[in-house]
Amino acid sequence: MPSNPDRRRLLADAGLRVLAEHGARGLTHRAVDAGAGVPAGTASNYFRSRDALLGALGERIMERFAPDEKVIAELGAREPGRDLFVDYLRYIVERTTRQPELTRALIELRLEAARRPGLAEILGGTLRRGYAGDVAFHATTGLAGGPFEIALLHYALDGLLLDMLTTSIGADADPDDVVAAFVDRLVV
Amino acid sequence: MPSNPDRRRLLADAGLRVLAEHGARGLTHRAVDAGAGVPAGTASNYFRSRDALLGALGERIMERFAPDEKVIAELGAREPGRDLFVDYLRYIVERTTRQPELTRALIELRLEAARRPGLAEILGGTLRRGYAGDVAFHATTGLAGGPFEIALLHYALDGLLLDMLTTSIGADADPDDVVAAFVDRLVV
DNA sequence: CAGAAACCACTACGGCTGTTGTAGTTTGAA
DNA sequence: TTCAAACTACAACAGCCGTAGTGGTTTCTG
Repeated sequence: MPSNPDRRRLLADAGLRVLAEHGARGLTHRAVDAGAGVPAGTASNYFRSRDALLGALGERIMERFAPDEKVIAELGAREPGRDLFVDYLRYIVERTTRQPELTRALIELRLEAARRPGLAEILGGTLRRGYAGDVAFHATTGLAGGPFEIALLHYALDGLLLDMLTTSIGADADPDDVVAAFVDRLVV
Repeated sequence: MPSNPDRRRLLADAGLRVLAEHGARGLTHRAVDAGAGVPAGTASNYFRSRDALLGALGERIMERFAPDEKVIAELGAREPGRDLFVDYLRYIVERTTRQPELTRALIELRLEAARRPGLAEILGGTLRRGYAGDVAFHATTGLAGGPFEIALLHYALDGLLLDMLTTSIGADADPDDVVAAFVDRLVV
């Protein structure tokens, strides 16, 4: 089991792409090889089992979702308040919908984790950390609301993303409007 | 391709169970046979291809999600207002979380539909109809809000369900409280 | 520079999958 | 009752899957 980090990352990213594009069913070692443009057998060398492959994707996807430090610094420098919070959430939605395949892969992984304790541990840890981080960030804005309100927002945003990225219920509301409504009504 | 409706339903229900329990990857003709307790090859006789099988699941799942006529009549007889609406939503959440495997299967199908136009048509139709129905029901309650607010609720509830049924973000809020908060803040 | 360790490309295998075909059996109409 | 149509059980095929193993090559270390 080689540990070359560059190749590992390359393979994991290809795996996420495959997972989003062809679903859990299409995620095979050989498909990852093809997607990464490496010789057949390479993914199998790095991730000796399917569990290992999924675990690696679960770890990698959170690195990929990590927000741009520069943007966070920029937002952190602004005046706390409602507008900042809306922009923060819009940044989340924008970042996730700009890479729809990544978000779709995350949903696939969350479903898969419901059946794989090992994956659940990896994914659950980072998801919880993300939620805790949002609670902390929100606290700095001085806005009303606490952990409960952030949870509401999380649920609401995830539902919106699910609708945007999969078969929609067909309400043609502007995502930006939806986000603004969530913030204004759920938190502020 | 036989058309025996009873057997068809039996097989589709088994398929939904398999889909929820083992994911898209585990959904095979033979697994459906085993789950339904019928001889190997039966599912293959009824659904000649994997596409046909998924399409049948997409149609069947909406029948399964159809609300109990009696409950709807009961709710319809009550005084319109906020409490009625909360109870209506709680009924939705209760009905979907009481059969978690069915809801999980729906999420799997929605993901799958993102890649299969045929399935998307089947699933999209019924999802849109469900949304339209909710808009119509809401109109009868005389509460504030319109289609936009119902869309917000739909997104929010789907997100809550996703969290409850897959790897959670770990905010330990009571689902009943969350539902009540969604209604009170998003609509009323 | 020499040797060992890590990495890489490739192969092999048993098992499962989608799909099709084909006999036997039941059902229902004439 | 008769006979065709529908249904059922079963088998077979090629192809892909996870996994493990094996030499050759590169890279690091002393």
